[in-house]
Amino acid sequence: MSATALRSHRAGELTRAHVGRQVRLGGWVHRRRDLGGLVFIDLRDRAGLVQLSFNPDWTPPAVMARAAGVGAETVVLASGVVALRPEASRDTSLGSREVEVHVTDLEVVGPAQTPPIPVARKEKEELPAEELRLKHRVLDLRRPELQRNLLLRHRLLQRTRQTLTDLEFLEIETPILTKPTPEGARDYLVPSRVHPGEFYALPQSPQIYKQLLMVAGYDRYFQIARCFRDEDLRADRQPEFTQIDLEASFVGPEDIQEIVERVLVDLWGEAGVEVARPFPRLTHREAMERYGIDKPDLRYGLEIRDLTPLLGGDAAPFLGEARAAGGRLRGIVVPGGATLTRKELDTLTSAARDARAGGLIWARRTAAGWEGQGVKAVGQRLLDALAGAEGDLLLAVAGPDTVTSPALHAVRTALTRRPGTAPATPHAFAWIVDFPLFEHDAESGLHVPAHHPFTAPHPADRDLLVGEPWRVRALHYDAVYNGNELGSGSIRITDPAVQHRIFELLGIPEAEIRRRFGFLLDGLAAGAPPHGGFALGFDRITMLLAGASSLRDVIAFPKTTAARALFEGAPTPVSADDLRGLHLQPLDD
RNA sequence: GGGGCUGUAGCUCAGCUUGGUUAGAGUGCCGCACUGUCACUGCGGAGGUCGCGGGUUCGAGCCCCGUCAGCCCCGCCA
Repeated sequence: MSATALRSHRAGELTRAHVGRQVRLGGWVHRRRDLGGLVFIDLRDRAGLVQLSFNPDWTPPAVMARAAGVGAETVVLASGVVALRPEASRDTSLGSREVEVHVTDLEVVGPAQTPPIPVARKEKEELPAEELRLKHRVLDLRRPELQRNLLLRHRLLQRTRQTLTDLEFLEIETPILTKPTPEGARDYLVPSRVHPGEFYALPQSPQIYKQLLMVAGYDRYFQIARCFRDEDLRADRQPEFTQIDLEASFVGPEDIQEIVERVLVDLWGEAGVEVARPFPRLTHREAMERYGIDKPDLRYGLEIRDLTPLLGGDAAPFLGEARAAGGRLRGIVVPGGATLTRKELDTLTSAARDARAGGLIWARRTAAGWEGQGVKAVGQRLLDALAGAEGDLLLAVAGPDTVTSPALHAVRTALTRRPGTAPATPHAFAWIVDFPLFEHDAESGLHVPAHHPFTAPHPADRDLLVGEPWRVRALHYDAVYNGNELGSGSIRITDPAVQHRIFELLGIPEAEIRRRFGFLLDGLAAGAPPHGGFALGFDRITMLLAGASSLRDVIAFPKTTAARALFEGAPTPVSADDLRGLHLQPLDD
């Protein structure tokens, strides 16, 4: 398959089986070693490296001279015979392979300037600054590590298509030029030339389109969808990103969860990791209670306990006050944690403080009993009531759940990151279900949708919608892996009246409901099947499976944290003429 | 919008704490030598607006202010 008009094989695919064969290779000069009378070149292509051997015994003088002159990253065509390496230099510990090519002809077809950043790195040589890697992206993309990542990405894409196709999903494309329908994040806007003053928006997700495809009767849809959000970036957030987007009709939450599990199991399988189905399920309330976060890392135990019922009269007064104000005392018992040093405890304390806790209470159980600053704080009675063993460490935080949950999650995370802490299992998937439908927005005092406004309320809670909307659970579910949110989904509202009611609850005026969501409401009124779906963050999944620490390492041409493209140089100013053509004019500052 | 870290040779870094002669190392690059290397080796050489602007000082890579860029985090991201 790799044979073309210009080459017979890829460099990296030659093995012992090719010995004696006449081959023609095309590739990049990875490294050159010139011994005077002999020259060796490591030739690199997508498949890997092979050594080209130039020796007067088989290489004409003119070719010898040419080989001695080629610089790094030059593209050459080399002809010769595959040979076993001399016994002494075969298969050394440095990973040299068994075969090399005895070159009889060498042609430079792509001369290269000396690369500003190295492609071939020495062992343990630091990577160039990320700014330079992004600026000289073609060179960086030549690195075997990035080639591996993008190869894996390709395989994951194909596997996704295969799995969903096998499950009778149809791949249907939705528009990139869409209608601005704010879903929370800021839209990228595209001015219309033919309609002065009007704009398209790039999709934050194909959400409404895929719902309309269900109304249109396509039953099962998926798309590897490019999405756009004009928000500030992080290591795991890019302004344009890819999600595996799917939707199905006549389904309940379990149907979608089973489908998504199949996709995830296959993707992890593609990366060589076996995963068991079904994934454990945890309600949102349980997750918050036991782990303090809605995306718990279940590779570790260290669950949070409510210590409030154990509090005795000998506890410090501030705990009574916290309790009177509606707060609780919650904590984690760390088996064997009594050996933590004072410095480590300080680190945990600052983790809790950074999460806005007043402090961290701690006590360790030694042969002599409990000791530490926490003894006085929580009181001897609580410690007696706490079923503990020698070597235990108690870490606790007091206050309202909005303080103790994030603080204890931070403490738990810090505990798991200590060197030498082994996870109970390397791959922990889970479903978090029964999310609340609304979230309280502290700033406005209003209720805002916890996810998006198309999520169906839990049938059992429907009566609460009018009086106590904040108590309503949603048919919403998240897929979580090792403390990472892989994606989320829900059963959607299909009754246009209910959907309308939700918009009203969110305080959207009638005229705006019509203007922004009229096409959705009309669609639902055309006869909507019950439906629901899911979206998986594909870049993040690839990053996790590639073992990369940044999304930028699994995207061919990523943006910087300031949303710039350093390689091609975007965004860029445009001429006044171009702006006029789009009926735009710059503001004078 | 806010906070932190970084910016010195093509690349990776040292020098900054305590301002003072000509800013160093490794690697890459150039030249010479070298017939089994694989991070080839040996010898020689070139290579610097210390991110940019301003200030303090007799004197600034080093101190101060501002600014730009990259990265990390908070806000934000249904």
